[in-house]
Amino acid sequence: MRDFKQSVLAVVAKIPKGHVLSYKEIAKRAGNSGAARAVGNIMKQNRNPKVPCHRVIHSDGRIGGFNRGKEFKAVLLREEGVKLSHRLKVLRS
DNA sequence: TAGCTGACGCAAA
DNA sequence: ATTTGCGCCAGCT
Repeated sequence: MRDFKQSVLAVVAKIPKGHVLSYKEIAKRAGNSGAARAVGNIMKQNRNPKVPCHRVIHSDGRIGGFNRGKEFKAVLLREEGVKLSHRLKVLRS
């Protein structure tokens, strides 16, 4: 539970700039490969600046959602080097 | 304590 | 290629 959340936060915090991880990948790293949904929930709840939740996207490479508005997230990613050409599958490692 | 929600993912139509 | 439906898990109320 909380441990999982902690792991997720840690993993997300470890995401290097210019990289994006899918919720599923994060869940996998956190210890629960099938908790992608839960991860999303956690992110939504998360408010920690240390956790670049904007680097978390769908496994499809699309942007998921964001507390602050997906637009902001998209811009952020673009600024970091992740080119979201509208519907581009970036998903890097 | 139990139930609802959801920033997901994948399969099928 | 898209759209629709179902499944799954943890967190929150």
